[in-house]
Amino acid sequence: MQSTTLPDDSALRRFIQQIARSSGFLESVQRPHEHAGVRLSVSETFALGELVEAGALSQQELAARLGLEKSTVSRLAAGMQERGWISRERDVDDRRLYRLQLTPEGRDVAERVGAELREHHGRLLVRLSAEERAALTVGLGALVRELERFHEQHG
Amino acid sequence: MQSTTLPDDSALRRFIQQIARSSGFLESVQRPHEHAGVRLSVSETFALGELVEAGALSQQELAARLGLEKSTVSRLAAGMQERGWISRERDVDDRRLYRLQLTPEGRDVAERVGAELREHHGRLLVRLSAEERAALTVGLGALVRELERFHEQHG
DNA sequence: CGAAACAGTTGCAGAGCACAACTCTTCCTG
DNA sequence: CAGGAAGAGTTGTGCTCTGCAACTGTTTCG
Repeated sequence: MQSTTLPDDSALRRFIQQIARSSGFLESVQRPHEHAGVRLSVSETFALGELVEAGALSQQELAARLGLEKSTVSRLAAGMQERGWISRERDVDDRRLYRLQLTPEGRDVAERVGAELREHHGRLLVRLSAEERAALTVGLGALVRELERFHEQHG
Repeated sequence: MQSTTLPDDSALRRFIQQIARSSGFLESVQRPHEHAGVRLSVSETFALGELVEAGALSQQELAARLGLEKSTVSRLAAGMQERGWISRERDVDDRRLYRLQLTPEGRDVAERVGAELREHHGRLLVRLSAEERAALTVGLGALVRELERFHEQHG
């Protein structure tokens, strides 16, 4: 029973629960959601973020980043191409894989959706005291660092 | 453009993305997940938590807490009763509504699932420094406080 | 040159959800 | 106090997102 030596996670648990509850996470995963005047699914939202960050990705790489199966990503990418958000060109050096890239329109959508999320989060953060915000930055930063390390090792 | 006056949310955004990605959130929302030897959906996990916290709830109240439609919760509750996790008795004073309550077995499942989550979170938290953990507690605590206030007002 | 490995596609089936129309109970109003 | 509105819950239906398995086409390696 090593659990007795582990730190208290009540704040983290409550936060995850609140996040999932608020902004209708359980609902919005299933139903496409409206963001910045654009209808998109949660996976599409994350995919836009990954492509902004990475520039160009294969479908396998995108699948790994999203934690989804390659067939799911295949359909996801097809849909995003259909809407004109990404270009899908075969890699010149290895024609098995695609190079997924945001089109100018996709970049625009990603930017607007990102702005709306920033706005949404900002409205929440602004209600915290300066000390609380500073603590949040430190604490969440550390948590993200460890999550990324964990993800690196196990995925 | 009030967004320029809003605080930076990059840590929060990255965290939400990591949380959703890691532990296969996008996947696990659709596919039932194994926790503590029990197969349950994300909604069932949250429902157990709500019932532990609240004691007894009507389906409408549970629906509000989970952010789900009443018909969805109707089926959700039916399934949990089927598995012997909750009792569903009509309220004596108002026979329109149910009183959903955990059975001893449901309480046991909730406890085991909760313990596994604590364990899981603890393994992550233990990698942070004491200062980072303290900061996380302060920051997340404040965020949960505001999320609950927000939820109170708008839902 | 043939087999194994890899990226992506498609057929399929299942889970989870919302919406709308329904029943039953309670409350309110004239 | 009767009738209709309001509220809780149920059921039928359809959609979206997803994984799995079997497939094609490309590359790599023995």
